[in-house]
Amino acid sequence: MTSRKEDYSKWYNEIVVKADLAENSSVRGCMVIKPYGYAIWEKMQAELDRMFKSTGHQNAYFPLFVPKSLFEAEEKNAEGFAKECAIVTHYRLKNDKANKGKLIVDPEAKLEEELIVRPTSEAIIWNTFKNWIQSYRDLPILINQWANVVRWEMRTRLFLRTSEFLWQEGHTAHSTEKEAIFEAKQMNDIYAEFSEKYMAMPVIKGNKSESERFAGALDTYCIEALMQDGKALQAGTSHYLGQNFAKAFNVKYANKEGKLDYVWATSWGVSTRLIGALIMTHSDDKGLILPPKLAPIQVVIIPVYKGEEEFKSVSEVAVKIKNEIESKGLSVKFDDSDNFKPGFKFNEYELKGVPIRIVVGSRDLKNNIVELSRRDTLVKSSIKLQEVSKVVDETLLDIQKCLYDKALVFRNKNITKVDSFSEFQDILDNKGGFISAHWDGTAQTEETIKMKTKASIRCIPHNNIKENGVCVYSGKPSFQRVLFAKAY
RNA sequence: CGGGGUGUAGCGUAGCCCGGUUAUCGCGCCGCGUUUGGGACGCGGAGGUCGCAGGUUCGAAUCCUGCCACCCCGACCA
Repeated sequence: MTSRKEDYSKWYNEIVVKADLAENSSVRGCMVIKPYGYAIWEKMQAELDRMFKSTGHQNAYFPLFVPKSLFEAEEKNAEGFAKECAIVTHYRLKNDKANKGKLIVDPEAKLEEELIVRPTSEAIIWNTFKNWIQSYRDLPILINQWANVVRWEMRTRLFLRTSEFLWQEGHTAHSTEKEAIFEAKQMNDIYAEFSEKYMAMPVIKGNKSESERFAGALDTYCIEALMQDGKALQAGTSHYLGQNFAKAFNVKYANKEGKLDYVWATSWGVSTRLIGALIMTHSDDKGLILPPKLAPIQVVIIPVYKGEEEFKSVSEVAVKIKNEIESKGLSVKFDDSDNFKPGFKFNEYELKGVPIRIVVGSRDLKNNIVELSRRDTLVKSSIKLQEVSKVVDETLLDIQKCLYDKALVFRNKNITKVDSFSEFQDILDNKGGFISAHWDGTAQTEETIKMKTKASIRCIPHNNIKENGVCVYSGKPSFQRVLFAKAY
């Protein structure tokens, strides 16, 4: 992967396009997620949804439009998103008399109150929660919604930063502070587990610094991943919102003693950005590499034959293998299309990141074997027919593990401890990755470092060792290291 | 919004500086045939408001003016 390091942006786009995942839409900064890309998202959704439900959450759906008055209720939240909102001001068009065949906005149809297209749903949801909560018996409320949101970013990029994106957002209400903090941490842990177990992407769990915190939150937990070019990517966040939204929307509950108190809140989300993370964590110059647990096609079978006769006998075996593997719950594609030669298909499925390819050919069938090759290492091996199913199982498990291990080694190699600012700049320019350094805890130092180096504090890791030191920039005392990096 | 770049067939492009037959080539697409163990080949065919609007000219993809879109780099961000 080092070969494309300088060219990472192009490399990324090339893979997205060639692997047929997504394309730019005609709407500014939005993307069309193509079927293969969406299939990956569906796999992610299925696993996340299962994890949410197993921790007691339920799915629901709230409106796309947020009346401006609701949106501005929580001041910090509103301020944080104000600069990137799409706003609906009218509800009707009419014919343009001066320009036949064209339409103009009907000035008569101006909305009394503007509607904000949700950049996030805290406001509209808390306005609804207000009506759902009276007593401690109504709590906790544990809601998740799968939705689209719009953030009018200046610069966009497929999957990583599109004007509109798909995500899930969890919103919960609790009767105690302790319970809310537990929930926020729990969900961050679930994101970490999902990243590592399913995406085979190691992440660092931590807290955001105050200035990187979600607008309106008291604390933001996050998972940070490292991409192959040495830049960090925030893969998911979970926020402890305290009573901020409850106060803004006047959501009170009666406790056992009959006393009224504001409820405690969390919100948490991951988005289609995870697809971008998946691409940038594992792919190589031949294309996508998908972890078996998220691959829409886990095994592809490609026939090799000469003439009708051979095609028949080869197909028969291929279908048998397909049925056998499929019966174990794996997704298998037998590509018997005759418009491409095998070589083309090999490249096609490598590009798409299919973990295992099985070649069923007349030559090998004489010896009762097939060729199995794995996408991650590109290693081919001959497998006896009766062992195919077993080997596929083992190989898929091994690929999942190898991908994680490889990414973990890379990630760990790219966390550098640094104790002086010149070293800080040197590592950033020449090595990249995470920099573990002491910081005096002030927003001012954080800001200055960001301005001088473009590196921001990615997180204050949860598993931090407490150690005394001095801030890498200001020289003031510090009791722990934090992680800096250039980020997407 | 600042700085740079690009718009020619579904995709990628040549031509533009120095205006002049029917706008180049590759991929893809359609038809027929031969092929099939790492991106097949032959023959035939279809496909174009040269980003848009003006202007200069006998004549504009080419020169001039304005506009629009997209990409890259900054400020913003999951």
